[in-house]
Amino acid sequence: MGRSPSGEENVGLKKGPWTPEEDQKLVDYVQKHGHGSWRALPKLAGLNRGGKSCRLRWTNYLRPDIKRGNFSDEEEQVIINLHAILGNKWSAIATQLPGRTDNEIKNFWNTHKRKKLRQMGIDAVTHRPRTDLNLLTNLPQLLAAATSLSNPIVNPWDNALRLHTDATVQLPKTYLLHNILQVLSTSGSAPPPTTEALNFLGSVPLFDQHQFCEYIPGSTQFEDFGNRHISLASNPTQIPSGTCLNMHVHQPSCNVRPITNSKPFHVDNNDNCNQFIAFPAGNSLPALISVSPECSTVNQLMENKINPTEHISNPSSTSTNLEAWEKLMEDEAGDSYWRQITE
DNA sequence: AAGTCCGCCAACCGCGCTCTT
DNA sequence: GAAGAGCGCGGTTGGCGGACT
Repeated sequence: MGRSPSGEENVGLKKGPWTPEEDQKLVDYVQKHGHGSWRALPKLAGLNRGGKSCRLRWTNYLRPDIKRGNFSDEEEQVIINLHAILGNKWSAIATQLPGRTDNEIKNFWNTHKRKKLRQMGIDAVTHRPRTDLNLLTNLPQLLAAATSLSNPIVNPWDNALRLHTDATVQLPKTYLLHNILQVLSTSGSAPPPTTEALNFLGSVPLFDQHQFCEYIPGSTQFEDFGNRHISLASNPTQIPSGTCLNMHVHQPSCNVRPITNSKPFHVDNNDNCNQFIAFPAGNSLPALISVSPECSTVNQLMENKINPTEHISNPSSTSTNLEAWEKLMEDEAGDSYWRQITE
């Protein structure tokens, strides 16, 4: 039954950094024969290493198509956007960055981007705003960071991904503003936010990273920014446009898979509760609806029935809201604007 | 100059899924 | 269908080098 056990074969194998000689042996062998079975490779290639170690060395370092050096701004932006959508799915992210490995991206994220987002007051894990008062001590840096992240994207892959990208690029700024104002409004020592600031806050939707969807009024579907239709399990009899819905979303299997062919979206009522907002279709800006944990109409409606393979139906309609938001943000992108908002 | 701290990154580890028998 | 090997993935570790004291 099964394959032969291999327990003691790992005894005495070398670990740690690879020597140039070992690298050469591995490269020579793979180029000649292909890697075949990684488990059998070390012996055949004359290496005193485990197959796992060989595979890692090859895929992360020796592969000829590996791109080395610093990440470009475009790559950085892609990582940020994809991480907002996919979470810590490093291998999935890596498939969109030719020449980059999951390990490299993971390291990059854990060092550079996590720190940067934290400085902006965004939790790097959840992409949600942090709410601690320490944020206010670094307001100038926060503003600078938020402005720098709102730079236009240079190289969008396609329209569907562009839409995602647009949305996620605006997230830090929106979160930052929310965050600042939330902290201001709940802090006894800080002055209350201005009417203008609160008005602006009221016009900003509470995005969440995995649920960029637009409710199609009168239908049983949501449409995500990749123009994929997401069907509800049963008929949502009355979900008014602009309603903020709370759904329980099982994060590891993301619904929006424009990039990789992975598992379908999975809604899990026992998992974390994520915010969700349904925009009114059309050109008007959505109003902010307060988010409450009790608002869970859709919890009962959605039960693992979302279809990830739906097609694009009307590309222009979904972009409308985003474009409106984009314009709003662009119009207000100057430093003076941010200063005014936070003063 | 020496010691300490900290960030970076290659490599390892453990888990879970897939495949084979 | 069950058992176990193979493999891939994500989290973590540890060594190295530069910055700081």
